[in-house]
Amino acid sequence: MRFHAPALYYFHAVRRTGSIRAAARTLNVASSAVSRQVLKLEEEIGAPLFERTARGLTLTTVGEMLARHVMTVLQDHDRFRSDVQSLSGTWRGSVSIACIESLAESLLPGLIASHRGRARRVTFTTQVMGSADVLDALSRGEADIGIAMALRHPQDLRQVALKRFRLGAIVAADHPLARRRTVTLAQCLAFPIIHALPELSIYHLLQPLIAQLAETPEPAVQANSIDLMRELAARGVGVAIQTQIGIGRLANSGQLKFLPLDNDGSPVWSDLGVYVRAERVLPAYTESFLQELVRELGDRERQENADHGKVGA
Amino acid sequence: MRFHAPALYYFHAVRRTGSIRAAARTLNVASSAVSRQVLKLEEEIGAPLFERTARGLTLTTVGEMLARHVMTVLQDHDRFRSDVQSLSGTWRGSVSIACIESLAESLLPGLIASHRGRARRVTFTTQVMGSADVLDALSRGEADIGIAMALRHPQDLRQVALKRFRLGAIVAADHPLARRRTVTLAQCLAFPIIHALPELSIYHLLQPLIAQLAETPEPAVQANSIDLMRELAARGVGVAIQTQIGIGRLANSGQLKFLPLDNDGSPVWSDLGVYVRAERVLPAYTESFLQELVRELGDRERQENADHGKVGA
DNA sequence: TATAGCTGTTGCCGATTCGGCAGCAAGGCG
DNA sequence: CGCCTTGCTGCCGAATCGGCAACAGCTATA
Repeated sequence: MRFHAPALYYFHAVRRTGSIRAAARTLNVASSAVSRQVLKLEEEIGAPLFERTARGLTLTTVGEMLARHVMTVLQDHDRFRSDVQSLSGTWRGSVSIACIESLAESLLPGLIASHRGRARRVTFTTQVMGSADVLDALSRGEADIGIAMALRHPQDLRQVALKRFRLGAIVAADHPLARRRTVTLAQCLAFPIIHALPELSIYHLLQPLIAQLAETPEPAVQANSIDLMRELAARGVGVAIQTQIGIGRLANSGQLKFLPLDNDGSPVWSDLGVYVRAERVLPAYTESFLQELVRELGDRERQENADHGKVGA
Repeated sequence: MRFHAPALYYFHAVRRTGSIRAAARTLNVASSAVSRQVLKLEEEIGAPLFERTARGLTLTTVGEMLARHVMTVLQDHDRFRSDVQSLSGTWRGSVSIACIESLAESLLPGLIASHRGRARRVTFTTQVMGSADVLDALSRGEADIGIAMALRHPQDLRQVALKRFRLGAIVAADHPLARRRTVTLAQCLAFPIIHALPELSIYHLLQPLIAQLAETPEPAVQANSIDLMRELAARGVGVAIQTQIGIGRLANSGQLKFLPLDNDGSPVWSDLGVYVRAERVLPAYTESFLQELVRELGDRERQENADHGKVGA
């Protein structure tokens, strides 16, 4: 089923691994074979594809163009293969997801489990990383579906969906703030704050708001893990600020309380985007999961905003 | 620069020509080589790609899937090649256009001439055909840009632009109707009518309107050529109904007059769509021409509608 | 500074593949 | 029936691919 020129697969592997010998290892061929195919490609195209350093190989401008082409070819090849297989009734393939931490705890596990219940032959790979890395992973073809904060919008990606969730304070059930229905940022700052490090997108959403306040108090804890921040809040260390979708089970168990943030009467939104590489048609099984993901995200958005509506009224 | 597997090019040629021997002739190789590559592809995929008849080969369902994949690969390969060449400053390539007859006389010649004045290395291929054939040619990958009546909207095509032009009566300058500023369909039918055959999209736009009228008079001439209909009108044979954009130079020379159609006080629109194959990124030179085309069409649309506005007021 | 380890590249050679030639059987057409 | 076309298949030379081993260049570490 791999009817494309070997040079394509070899080039692709070299680009991913950054080294000819490493690529040869993953391909189970001799490094000389890989070297020769790359050289032949460069001769055919008439320009060097890599810059050779002692450490390995880096793409040139032409190399990046070829990488984009090869990615298009191989991804569409996967789609073709899945189309052929769906003719015989069997879905088989793998979906690779890159997402930010907020979704890894509550939303994705349920979705994947329910999907695998119906399509047993589809395997999943999920990687948690920062928003910027999610978009990079998609561009490099290392993931099929990406979920990230919608801050910037890279040109080579297609935004499949955009959902807004309210930011809010997360406190332990016995915290003084827990009786309130909404909180302002100033009210939160009266207590110890569990602050996100700049690696997390929430930092960039909150920073401008904090900068507007008169005083900028020292945060009690700074962390780069949503998980850790949530657990700290549950143990009464302080107030963490997150989106409700990132809380998950602990919120339902009653240990935690989510209080929508109210900034001078207006909510603070965090935009969550679902991305796919543009110039690509997804395989049927990937498209199917993607639509479930978008629908589920939309349900959560509606549900949470309805909750807050009730609370605010 | 052709670094893809030979089997892809061979399969593509077989699909286009419908025969292995014909494909071999266009490829300048032995027919046995082509036959073997096709057989190898079928073995690799595990399903027949063609149905063998005594007349030649026809695609199976799997074959059509592979054809789509190969088309994506080869078209993106062209784009890659043009991207690399644009690095060294030279634009070289060919743009293939499929359009309906209305545009072949007035709009396209000027556009192509002015574009070639700036980019001498870009060659053009234009084919005139019916609206349905335009869309088919795009789907089959036989054209890069298609211009057709926007009647239906096929799924594998992307509508780049949609412009509306008024239908109107075309009469000789000394025709009794020529003094009017607008005409109704009933007024036209008082004179001999030069009617379009069903092969032309105008037929399908006019037929429902004519059916509403009390009497359906016998047309004086029926034709499937915009050109012929226009020349007949210029010679005073009767009234032809077309879009103004299809008239071209003869209108400016004063021999012909265009009278916007007025159907019970409302204009009759004809929607002109510009199409490209979806799941495709165009080469830079194609994209450049496409944008000029869309801009020019927009200019015409604005200009003509402004004219009619003045006339109608 | 010397050594060990890594990098990509290059002869050499066997295995594989590709492609051309000629001939085969099968089906349409006059 | 003959004639034409179609796709397919042995046969064989040419081209390509890939593995082994050795080489030169660079980096990090002792």
